Amino acid sequence: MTHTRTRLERGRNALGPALELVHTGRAPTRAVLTTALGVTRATAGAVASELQTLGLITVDSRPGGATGSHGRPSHRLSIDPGGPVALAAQVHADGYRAALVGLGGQLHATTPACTTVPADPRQIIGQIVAAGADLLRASGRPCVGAGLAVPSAVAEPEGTALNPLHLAWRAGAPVREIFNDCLAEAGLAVPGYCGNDVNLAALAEHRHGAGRGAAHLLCVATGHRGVGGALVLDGRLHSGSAGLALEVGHLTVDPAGRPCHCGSRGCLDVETDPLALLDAAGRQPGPEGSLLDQARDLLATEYGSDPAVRAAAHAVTDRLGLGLAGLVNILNPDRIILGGLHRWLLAADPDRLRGAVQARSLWGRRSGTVPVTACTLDYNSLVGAAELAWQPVLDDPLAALPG
Amino acid sequence: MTHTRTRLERGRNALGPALELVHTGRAPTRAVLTTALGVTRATAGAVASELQTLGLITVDSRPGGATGSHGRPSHRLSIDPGGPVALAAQVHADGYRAALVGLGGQLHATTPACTTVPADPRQIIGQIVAAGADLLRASGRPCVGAGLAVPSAVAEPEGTALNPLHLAWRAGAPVREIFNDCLAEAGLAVPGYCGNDVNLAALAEHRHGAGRGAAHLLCVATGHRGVGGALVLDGRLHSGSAGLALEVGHLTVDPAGRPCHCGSRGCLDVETDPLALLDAAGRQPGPEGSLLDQARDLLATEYGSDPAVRAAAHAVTDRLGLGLAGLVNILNPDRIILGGLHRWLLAADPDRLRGAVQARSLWGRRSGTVPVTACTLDYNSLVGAAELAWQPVLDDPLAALPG
DNA sequence: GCAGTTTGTTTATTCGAGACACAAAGCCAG
DNA sequence: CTGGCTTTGTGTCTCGAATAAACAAACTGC
Repeated sequence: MTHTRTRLERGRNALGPALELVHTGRAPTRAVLTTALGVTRATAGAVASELQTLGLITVDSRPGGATGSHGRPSHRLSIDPGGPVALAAQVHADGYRAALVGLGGQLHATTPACTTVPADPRQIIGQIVAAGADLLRASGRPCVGAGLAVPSAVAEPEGTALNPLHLAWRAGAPVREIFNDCLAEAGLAVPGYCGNDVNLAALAEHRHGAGRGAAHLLCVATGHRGVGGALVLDGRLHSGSAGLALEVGHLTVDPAGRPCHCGSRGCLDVETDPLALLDAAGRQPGPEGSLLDQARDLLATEYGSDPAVRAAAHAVTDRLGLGLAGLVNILNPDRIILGGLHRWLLAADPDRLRGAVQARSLWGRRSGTVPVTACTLDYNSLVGAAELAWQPVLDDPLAALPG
Repeated sequence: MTHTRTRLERGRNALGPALELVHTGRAPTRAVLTTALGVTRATAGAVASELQTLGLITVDSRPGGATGSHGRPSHRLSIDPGGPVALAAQVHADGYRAALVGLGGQLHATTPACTTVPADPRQIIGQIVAAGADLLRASGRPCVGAGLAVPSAVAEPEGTALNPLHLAWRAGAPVREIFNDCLAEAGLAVPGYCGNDVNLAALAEHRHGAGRGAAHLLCVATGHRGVGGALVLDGRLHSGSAGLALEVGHLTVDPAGRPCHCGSRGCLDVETDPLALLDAAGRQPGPEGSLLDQARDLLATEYGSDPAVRAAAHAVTDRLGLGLAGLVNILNPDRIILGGLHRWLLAADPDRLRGAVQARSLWGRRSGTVPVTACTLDYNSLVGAAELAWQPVLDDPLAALPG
């Protein structure tokens, strides 16, 4: 009895890492997959064909065209454009949105942004899931799971939203449980995961955006109010022992600053969010648009012309730099990505912000400076929510998919 | 030709994890090794006998005596008391010491503490290594490697000491290179590793002391001056992208506090170290003993009797609590261990410090409090330095040992 | 057209671990 | 003290993921 093994039974253990490489765009061909995985060509070939039969990737049979180098041209590995998707959802202070996200972080379909926000979490999450279920039905694709991004710390392992301040939800709302209930009610038999929006944005940026390749990625962003942080260590979200890490909003950045609800004063939260910029520039928040949009517009239109706006931006930038330097001293990241208002402050005066970070971090001068850049991904929280749903597939494709 | 495999060729991949379990005292018998590794009894047995032939552990042939439970009694796995050792060394502000440390963090021999500190790093490290080589010769044991703990941040991958302030070394001294040179000159053909003393203390406490079982262990300690921090994540030291993480000394804990050399004021460094306590109590540092010893003695003898000392301790304790709360908000550890003066402040008034941490950390009340305890290991930096040397053996015993 | 280079596939082999049967060594009930 | 019951330890067969090595394919450049 000979042991002729079919191709499908080989390379099982390398399947997850291989899919992750394709997913993050680091394995365009079988040849680089071979070196990236550190396996033989035989194994890489088996893995690729297995992923193909699972319907996750495609292999160009046409040779790759002008390779520019010697040797047999390699066939291109791409994400199967007709493959399964993850259902991604996001709630924020003034609206929500659902989308379908394929491997590689590609948005396949999104609902229009909705701007009504019911106060009851079960109601709003039910609406999002219903909208997502419509998208799924319309697409006709299989769904691997669902992820939800919320503007709150999410405690693990309970899956509860601890500070959904701007949603008028009660603190401690069991969002993951609610999300899964709603998925079940909508007839979607897929697991649902929840996470903090900034955490998920950082994860998405690490895999598909400005954070690619960073081993210790720090992400700091404002929403409409307050400041959130996230850390991605070696490709995995670091959210502490209970999901509550990177609560960076209460670092002191101005000892004589505004009082903060935490009991201290001059916290990053109240000194560098959109309201802080408007306030420093002597503007009252208007009724039109979110605070973030108002602050962004102020920077875009009057930073060059109004000295008061310029001075306010500089003051807020300096405080942000001080806060980032404090985080650098504690976390020693190799890259920092900014989102929300902070990315516009960086754009307004990159040298000032980078200089402030470098000057106030202990090893800023001695040991090279940390790159500080803006996030680059549209809908990064949505894409990050999808990453949560994709994660089991990335960890073990055979176990996670029915095939 | 039959394929009868000898025992030694099986269980190779589980060898490292198994040794780590025995090393950290979590695998007293083959039976628990089986469940802890998640392998079959056959594999666990093969692994144990392999570790035995490597000379790392011993297996009691006598049955285990009164087991208290049903079934065949299991044989005891212990660390071979005659096995190899690691050479551990520590330099601090007023002295140095060398020791031999076996698996399990057991000190087999130490040199007496030396209190002369040459200003030249090459000279002092040479003296330590020479002393260690004497210990090794006297013991007649094989040596797996050498580790050195220094009171400075150690930049990776260069292995340079960035702020050896209290040693009068120049900043950026290439300590790992010097250490390895000295090892070679002493005829010790083993690799040398260097690390920050608080980092190494945290590692040792995690594996053999008060940090056992913690998944996210935060360690904060004073030496004679300043404050150091360390984080052990899932059993591995987290020292950031360049070894410079957990530089916690410049968190602001008193906006109106003492000026600090970093340019700010009221930093943890200058507000909670031994000098800060002496100062707050209105005492001048005396000529006898280190600052740490003086501050400790002050607490031990006059905390109960002198209201000024008590008030000073409370003030410093409150600031420490504020600093720890800041770290809790960023790192969300599941345990905090204190060393140096901080452990004596904790001992003086545990409730006050724990209450301060809880009150000022964002999720302190809502999501359970973080346990704050004192370190429990003597010579934890030395033991931690040895852990560095043992690490390759723990990762892959067969590759790291000549056998 | 041929040498050289890189990519992909086929076949046989290696080797770590699991399944299973069995043996050993204790407790306990009668 | 003898025979169940339970748990621990060992030997044998088998499985399966990956490697090695040989071969085939497809391109560049002379």
